Amino acid sequence: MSGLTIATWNINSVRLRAAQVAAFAQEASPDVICLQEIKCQEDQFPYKAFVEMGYPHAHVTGQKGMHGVATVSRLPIEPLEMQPVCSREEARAQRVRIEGIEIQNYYIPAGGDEPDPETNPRFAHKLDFVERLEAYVRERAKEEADIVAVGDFNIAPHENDVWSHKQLLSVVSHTPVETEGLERVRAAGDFIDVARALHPEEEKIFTWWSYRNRDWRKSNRGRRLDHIWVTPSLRVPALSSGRAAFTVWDHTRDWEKPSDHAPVTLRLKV
Amino acid sequence: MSGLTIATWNINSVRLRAAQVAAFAQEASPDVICLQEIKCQEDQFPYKAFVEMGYPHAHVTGQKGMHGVATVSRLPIEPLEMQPVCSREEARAQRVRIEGIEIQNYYIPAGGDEPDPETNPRFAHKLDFVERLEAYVRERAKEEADIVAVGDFNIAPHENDVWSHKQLLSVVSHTPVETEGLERVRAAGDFIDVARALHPEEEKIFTWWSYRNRDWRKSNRGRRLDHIWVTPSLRVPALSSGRAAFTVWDHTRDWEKPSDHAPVTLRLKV
DNA sequence: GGCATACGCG
DNA sequence: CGCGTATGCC
Repeated sequence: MSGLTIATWNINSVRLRAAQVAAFAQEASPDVICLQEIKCQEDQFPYKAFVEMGYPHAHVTGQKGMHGVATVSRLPIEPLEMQPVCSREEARAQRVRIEGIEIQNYYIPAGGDEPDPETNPRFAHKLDFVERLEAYVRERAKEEADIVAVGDFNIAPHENDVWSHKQLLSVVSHTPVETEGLERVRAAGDFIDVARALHPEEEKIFTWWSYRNRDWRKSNRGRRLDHIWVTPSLRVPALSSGRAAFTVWDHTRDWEKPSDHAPVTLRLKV
Repeated sequence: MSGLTIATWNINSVRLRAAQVAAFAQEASPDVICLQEIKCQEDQFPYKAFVEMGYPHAHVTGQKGMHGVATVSRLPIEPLEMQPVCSREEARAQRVRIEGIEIQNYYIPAGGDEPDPETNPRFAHKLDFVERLEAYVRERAKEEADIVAVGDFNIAPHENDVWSHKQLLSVVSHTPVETEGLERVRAAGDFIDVARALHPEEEKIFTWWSYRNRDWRKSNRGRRLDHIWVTPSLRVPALSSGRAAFTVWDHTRDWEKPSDHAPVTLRLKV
């Protein structure tokens, strides 16, 4: 086969937006879709809708009402055990193997409002999650597996991953303690941040725009919270076809009742 | 002019269904629409939508979240004082004058589950409302005004106003204490029940179907809860054109996210 | 701003 | 079943 396209999308309720996933799948034609914030239990997942749109294989890690991740695929999925990266019992991480490639799907905690782990337990939880993830990634790096790690990381690591670096330095998602923590995770696995490997640091790239900005495109106060990382072993398949390999499908943000996140895709040449 | 068409519709949230009212108005072309269960305060009423669909005149009696009645009109409205028919401070009744005809718009309490005023305060409130309405109607009858009284009365008075007379005799909306009370109201004003003046007692007529029956038309477990009454002075304008004067627009129940009530119209020849 | 939850009500 | 209400979370 000529390629494998992997999408990641924080869908903010998969039951409400299965039809939007179908519309996106129709145009982007991903082989694998990693979803975050499915906001349902396994038995509430709209499997039928995914079968109908061409994704008969699914691995769903859900819980009641909040969080939840799922990976759906055209090709058979081998579900893999996930280490307890999350200290709370929350459905935030899963991994599968498809066509010999390991795909890790993460929904890192948002972290609440105040960027102070002493006063804000959610921020403490976020930092803890990132630290555990670093340890996990470091341990796994010994295997030298082909890994694509994707998801809503809820951290915008670089200056041009937010609409205003200065104004967001003390805003959760872009504080130094978060961006440095995420960089340690990346370095622990020697991961390539595909978006930044293909686009210069000076170029603004966003994948999320708050619901609270009513003209999201005009004000463009976005952040790059959704990421696709690959292990060095996948450098050539991921990067050799150039910028066309990586796409943020931001027009979905104009749809009726959209998710606040846009889907992101990587075309792997394999 | 050749006629005045008056509609009544329990809309079950006017903010959610302003577009459905527009679609109904387009086909039924009523001059006046009396709404019940608007479920909003006056300042939340979608006046603009009604102006755009040709009803620039409105009299809104609302409250937060529940109940609420409104009358909208193509022709100028003269709001009239409403006596305190409701012992609680609930937005359940209003009256207006349009083209010299008084229009009374009622939302009689539903009455809860148990048809026992001793144990169920909502049923007691319903009976109290009906009793007060009887007194009001009797008092007003002396004036011999031209009155059209409409609304969701939450009572199905006759055997063929419910899908099963026997099975509903002890179900709130069709118990003898309710149907007899409503009959006393009607008699107090010498009102003509237009639906039954035009259709024989043997014919089933329904205006409401529970949301809980998923195939409402097939099971057809309806009730006639919505009524149009006229004073004897309006007998000829109301009845002389025959059955075409009165319509239950039950196809609205097939629309997406419908109200559980269908709109009902009376064409007055004036 | 929008999506879950649970509740009261019809 | 499907409206409102409220609260939590992102």
